[in-house]
Amino acid sequence: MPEKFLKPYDPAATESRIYAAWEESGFFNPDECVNKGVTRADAPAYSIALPPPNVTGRLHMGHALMLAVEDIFIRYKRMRGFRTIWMPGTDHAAIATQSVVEKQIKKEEGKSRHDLGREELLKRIEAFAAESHATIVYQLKAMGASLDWSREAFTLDETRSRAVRAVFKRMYDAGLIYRGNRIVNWDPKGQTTISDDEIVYEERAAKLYTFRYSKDFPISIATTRPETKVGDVAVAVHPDDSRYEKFVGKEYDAIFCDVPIHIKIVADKEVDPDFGTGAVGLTPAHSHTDWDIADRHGLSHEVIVINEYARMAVTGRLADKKTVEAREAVVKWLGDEGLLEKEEDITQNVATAERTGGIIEPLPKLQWWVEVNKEIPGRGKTLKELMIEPVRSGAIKIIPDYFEKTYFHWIENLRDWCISRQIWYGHRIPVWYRGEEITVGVEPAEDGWIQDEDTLDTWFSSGLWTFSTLGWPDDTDDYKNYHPTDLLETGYDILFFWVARMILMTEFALGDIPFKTVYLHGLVRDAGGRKMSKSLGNNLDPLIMSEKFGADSARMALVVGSTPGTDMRISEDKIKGYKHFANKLWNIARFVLASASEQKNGDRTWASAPERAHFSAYECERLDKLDELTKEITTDIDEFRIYLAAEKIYHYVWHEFADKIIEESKSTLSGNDASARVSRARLLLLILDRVLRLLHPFMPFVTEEIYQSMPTKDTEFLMVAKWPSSAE
RNA sequence: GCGCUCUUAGCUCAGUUGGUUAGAGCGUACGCUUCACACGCGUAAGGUCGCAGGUUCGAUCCCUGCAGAGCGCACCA
Repeated sequence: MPEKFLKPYDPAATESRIYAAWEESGFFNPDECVNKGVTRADAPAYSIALPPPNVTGRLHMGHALMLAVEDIFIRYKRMRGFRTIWMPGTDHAAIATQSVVEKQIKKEEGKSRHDLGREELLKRIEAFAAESHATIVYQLKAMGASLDWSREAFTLDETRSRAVRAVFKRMYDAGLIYRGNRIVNWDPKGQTTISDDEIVYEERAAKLYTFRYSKDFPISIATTRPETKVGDVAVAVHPDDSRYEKFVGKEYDAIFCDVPIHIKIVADKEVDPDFGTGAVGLTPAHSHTDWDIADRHGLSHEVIVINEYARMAVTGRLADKKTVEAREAVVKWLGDEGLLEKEEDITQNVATAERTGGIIEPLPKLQWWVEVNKEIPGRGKTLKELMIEPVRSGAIKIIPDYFEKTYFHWIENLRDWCISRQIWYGHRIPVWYRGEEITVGVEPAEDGWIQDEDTLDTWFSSGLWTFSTLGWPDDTDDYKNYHPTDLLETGYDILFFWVARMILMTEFALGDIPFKTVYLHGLVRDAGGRKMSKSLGNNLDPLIMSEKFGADSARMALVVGSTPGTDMRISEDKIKGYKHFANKLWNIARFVLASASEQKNGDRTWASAPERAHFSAYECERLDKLDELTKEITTDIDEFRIYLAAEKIYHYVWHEFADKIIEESKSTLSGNDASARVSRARLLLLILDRVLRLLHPFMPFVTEEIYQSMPTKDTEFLMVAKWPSSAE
C-alpha cells in the first residue's frame, strides 16, 4: 500500500497535480482518445458546448453548478466509450463588459468613454477581457472540468465573427433583418438601446396625477409622468365609454406648460375605462403602448420631447430639465393654473436596464431589428414558428418539462428583436453605407463606404454558439461530427435570453436543432435562501471553496439532491460534509488496499475479475446487490437524474460498503481460513474498483488518485476507464 | 390580467410512471481515543407528507377546490 494513504486525504495537494496529468494525457480531446486507442473511431459522438462565461470577472457558484453537471455527463459518456467533446469558450458579453470597464475608468480616472474614444476604450476593454479570461480558465480547470482546450472559442474571435457576419447577411437577404425607426428601450445611463429581455421591472412608489391640459379642455386625464404630456398628440378613450362618446373625433389646441399642443380625441379598445379617469393622454414617442395606439389612428410619432440624456427637448420653462425635475415643474404649474384635480399614491413597475440600472426612457430611434412574425421566403414559416416547432415535436426536450409551457408562453408574447446597440465593444454591424447605397455582410473594396457605427446585441453571437464553436460557416469535420449537440445545460433564468435565441438562430441558419436536450438547473442561493450577490456579501467563491474542501466536495454539494429547475441552497457546512466523504473513501481505500496486499500471496492475476464460483454465497450476494446499484445509477444518469445517482453512490459507499461489508469482513480477514481471506480481500477490491468508476464523474479527483494505486487498474487513467456494466 | 412552480422530520431537500414499518444530509441528545477513518463509530428522539373533498381495494404521489410562499410574461396611461 502506498504511503500516501497513511495521511488523511489532501485535496489541495492532489487536485492540481491530477488535472495537469489529465491535460498532459490529451484525453480531453476525442481525437486523442481515438489515436491512443481508448475510444473506437466509429464510436457514437456526444457533445456539449459550454455556456460561455462572460469575461466580466470571476466565476460564481452558479457556474460551479453548471460545470459540475456538464462534467458529470461528459465523464460518464467518455467512460461509456463515446467520442466525447466538451467545447470551452468565453463570451465577450458586450454591454456587461463595457459597462464594467467604463465604471472602472470613471472611478479611477474620472473619464468617460467619449474622453477616450472608440479605439482606446476598446483597447482597455480587451485588456480587461484578457485578464478575466485567464482567471476564468484557471477556475474552470480548478473545478475539474474535462474541457477540450484545443477547441477553445471566444464569441468575438475571428471564426465566430465570420459566423456572425454570415448569419446576419442571410437574415438580411431573407428580409428578416430590417432597419426601422421605431420606439426602442433607451437606457440613458448606458447610452444604448436594449432588448425587451434586458429590462428588469422594479416596483416603486409613484404618484398618479389627475388634471386637464387647459381650463376649456373637456376631459381629465391621469398620468404618473406629467412631464411627458408636453408630447401628447391625442387622448384615447374606450369606444363604449358613454361619458366621452360625444368628444371622439374632436380636436383641441392648448398651451401646456409653455408648449403648444394639439390634441385629438380617439376611441381605442386598449383603454381601460376603469383606470384613472378612463381617458389616456397619448405620447406616441415616449410610450410603447401609445406608439401602437397612435399607429392605429394615423397619429404622428414625431413629437419628441425627451432626448437621449433623459432631458426635456422643449422650449419654455421645462427646457433641458431632467425628467424628474420637469415632473415637479409641471405639477407646480398645474397647481398654479388650477388644473390639477387629484394626486394619489400608487405603486408602479419602473422599467430599468438590467446591466446599468438606468431607468428606461422609450424613444423613437433608427435601429436594426429581427422580424419574428414574417414568413421566411422558401420556408413558409415565421421565426416564431421555427422556435416553437422543435420543442412541440419533441426534437428538443426541455428538463424539467414544465418549462416547455413557460417557453411557449414567452414566444407567444414575443415582439421584434432589436439587435443594434450603441456601444463599442462587440460585433460591429456588418453593414456599409455610401450615400443611398447599402452593402451587407462583407466590406466593399472601393472607397467611400462607411460602416454602421453600432454593434450587435451580444445574444446574436451567442445564439450561434453550438455551431460557431465547431467552425461553421466552414465545412468542418467537427461540425459534421458533433452537431447538433447532445446537451445544453444552463440556468432557467436564461431560457429566453439564450436558449430561445439559439433555437431561433440554428433553425434559421441550418434548418436544424442546436441540441437535443436542454437541462435547466436552478439558481444557487445562500444558506438563508437569498440570491448570492456582491452587495449582500454572501457570495461563496467556488475557487476558495475548492481550495478549502476540494473541488470534488463542492461538486457533490452542488449536485446531490438538487433537482433541475429548482433553486438550491449551498453553505460551507454542506461542502464540508462531502470533504468528509472524500476522506471516508480515502480510508476505505487504505483499508482495502492494506487487506489486499496482505492476502496477495504473489499471485499476479488475482486482482482481475474472478468467476462468481470463487466467491462464497455471502460474497455473491454482495456482488449481486452491487450489480443492481450499477444498473440503477446508469439508468438514473441516462435519464438525467444525476441528483439521485450521486446520492445513491454516496449512500452505498458509506452505509453499505464501509458500515456493513467492510465491518462484516473484519473477522474473516483476520481469521484462520486462508482461502476465505483471499476471497474476501478480492471482493473488497472489486467493490472498491466498481465504486471508483461509478463515482468518478461526480468526484473525479479523489477517485482518480485512488485508482492510480489500484491493482485492478486497466487503463492509464480512470477518466478513460470503462464504465461498469452489471452484465459482466 | 395570462401562465408556471412549491407546501414532506428543528433546518435544507429527495421520494424514479399509486402498493407492505415515508428517506437523506445537517442539526439535536447520550455513549465511545474499538488495531481503515474523531474528516470517525454506536444508540436515540423527531413527520396525522398545507387544508377540505373526490377517484381507487389502496394516495405523499392522480383529479377538484381552498389557503400560504415563490417565479415568469404582459400591463401599469
